[in-house]
Order: sequence, then structure tokens, then C-alpha cells
Amino acid sequence: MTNEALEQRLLKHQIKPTAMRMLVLNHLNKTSAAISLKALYDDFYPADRITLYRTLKIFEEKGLVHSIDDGSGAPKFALCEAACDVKEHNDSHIHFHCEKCNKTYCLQKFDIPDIHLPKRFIQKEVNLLVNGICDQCAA
Amino acid sequence: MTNEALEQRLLKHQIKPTAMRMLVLNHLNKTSAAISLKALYDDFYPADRITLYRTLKIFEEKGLVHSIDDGSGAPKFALCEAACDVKEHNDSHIHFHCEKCNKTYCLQKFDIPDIHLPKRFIQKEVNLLVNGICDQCAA
DNA sequence: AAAGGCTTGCAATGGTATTGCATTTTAAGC
DNA sequence: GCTTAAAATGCAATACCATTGCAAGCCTTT
Ligand SMILES: [Mn+2]
Ligand SMILES: [Mn+2]
Ligand SMILES: [Zn+2]
Ligand SMILES: [Zn+2]
Repeated sequence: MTNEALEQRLLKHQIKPTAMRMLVLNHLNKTSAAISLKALYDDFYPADRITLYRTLKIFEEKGLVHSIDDGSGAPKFALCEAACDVKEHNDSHIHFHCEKCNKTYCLQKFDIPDIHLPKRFIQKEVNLLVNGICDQCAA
Repeated sequence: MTNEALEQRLLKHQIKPTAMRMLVLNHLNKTSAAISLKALYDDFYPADRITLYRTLKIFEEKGLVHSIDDGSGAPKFALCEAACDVKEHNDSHIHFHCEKCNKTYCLQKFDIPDIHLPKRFIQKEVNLLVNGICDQCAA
């Protein structure tokens, strides 16, 4: 992804395109698995941890990334699809956490199935996390 | 639930029935919503927080309760059904978190629908959390 | 009664999230 | 380009919650 494209993408989400933000966006864009703050920090050391924290925070707030709680203790982050914007998120896909490699994937192509709820319960948002073994680790 | 019954239930899960454990089990049994360690601590104050922590821990380990991460920052706990024992958990139902009252419910009667995964992904365990408004709050 | 094993209570540690504030950078207006 | 206000950054501090270490207490068995 070119710098130009990175910049445009940030602007589209009303995020001021600073150097750090472009770097992080590019990094998220390159990898297929979701990434934790700690992992991001490792990858960008010696960048400041808090700046990275706030970068992820604003990305999430502006509909550029969504966070995934895979039970590992810290949330992981992954890029949203086109459906998300500054107004609202719209990530309705399955998340898969591999118990072997500990990676967490957005299965963008795999929608969350219809849910049946008891009478008078109103569904707003659904989180579906599947634990198991990923294709890479299935050997 | 009688003391006798509480004791039997603990023994069935290979948990030594101490006073504290029977009290906590009874408490979990009385409430319909899942409960966090903090809330349990409030309810049992001035009982020791760590003892309560370890009580929940061993209950979970022995298949008596399961923990639910509803995104509120701390896990909540609820009694398992008959399917769970010392060997393994088998809680495959929907969890519902109300954004109004912040309570989290096990919808024991509502199974998790079948999931489709990409080729070569192996499913082991599924967590399904629905956020929304519960029947009580739906007015 | 003594001994061993498990439980409890309290203190301490660890990991991660979040905030406050001074400084630096950015973007806009002149 | 220079000035200036707003936003972002870096570092220190704080806040939570989970987890562990250890000494004391309780129970059961011999
Ligand atoms: Mn996702
Ligand atoms: Mn449940
Ligand atoms: Zn894997
Ligand atoms: Zn409610």
C-alpha cells in the first residue's frame, strides 16, 4: 500500500495521518492475523507504548479497526472491512482463535449465523469466537 | 437448596464441602444472572476476596461453574448444567449481555447454531455472546 | 495427641488499561 | 516563511484485576 493510499484511508476515517499512524496502518494491512498491543509494541520497539495504545484506540473509535477478545488476556486488533466507518462498526463475522499457534483470525467471509433468542430479548450485536486449530497448524 | 443437597453437589464434583463453598454455591444457585468476583465479594463482604477467587477457580476447574467474558472487563461466573463434570466442560449455549442493566445470562435452552468454517479449520469450542437488551429491560 | 493435607487470610507481585501533563508536531491563517 | 492554535506524542503516574507466596487454621487419619 502506497503512502498516498494509507493517507487517504486515514483521512476517510477522519484520522489525522501522522507518521506513526501510517506505519501502524500499513503494518495491520500486511498481516492476516489480529494483533495485540503488546505484539504491536514488540514490532515497533522502541516506539512509545502509549502512543501505540492511543493509535489503536482512535483507529477503533473511527471504524478502522475492531477489537477481538480471544480469551488470551489482552484484546487483539484487526482492520475492519468497508462496512465500518466513523459512524458505526459493522463487523459481523466469525473470529477464530488457534490454540496451537495462538493466532486469531477474522473470517471475513464467514458470517455469523442467525441467532434465536427468548421472547422479548433484543439483539444488538453478536460476538462469535471459535477456538480450535487453524489451517496452518492442522498439518 | 438444603445443606445436604449443597454438600452432595460439591462432593459429586470432588470439591471438599467447606462452609464458604456451600455458601457460594447456594448463592450462585439462587441467582439467575452470572456474577463477577467483585459482585460476589460485595455480596459476601467481609469475606476474603482471595478465598472467593479461589472458590470460583476450583468450581470452574471441577466443572461446577463456567466463566463468561461479556466484555465488561472482568469475567462473570454461572453454574454449569448437568453435562459438565470433573473431566470436562460442556456448556454450549448462548450468553446474553444486557447493555441496560449490565446483567449477563446463560440462555441454557438456546444452543449455539452450527458454524461453517473454512477448509481445514478445526472447531473445538465456541463462545457466542449476544449484546442487547434483556426481557426485563425491554419494557 | 500428633501428623499430614487441604483451606483460608493477608500481603505481595504481575500484567494490562487508562489518565495527567509537559513537550513536540501538525495544519491553518497570515 | 512565520505565528499560532489544536492535536499528537512521550513519559510518569495511577487504577484494576488476576495471581502467587506463605504462615496460620482446620479436619481427618493414625
Ligand atoms: Mn474481525
Ligand atoms: Mn453459561
Ligand atoms: Zn494455528
Ligand atoms: Zn437488562
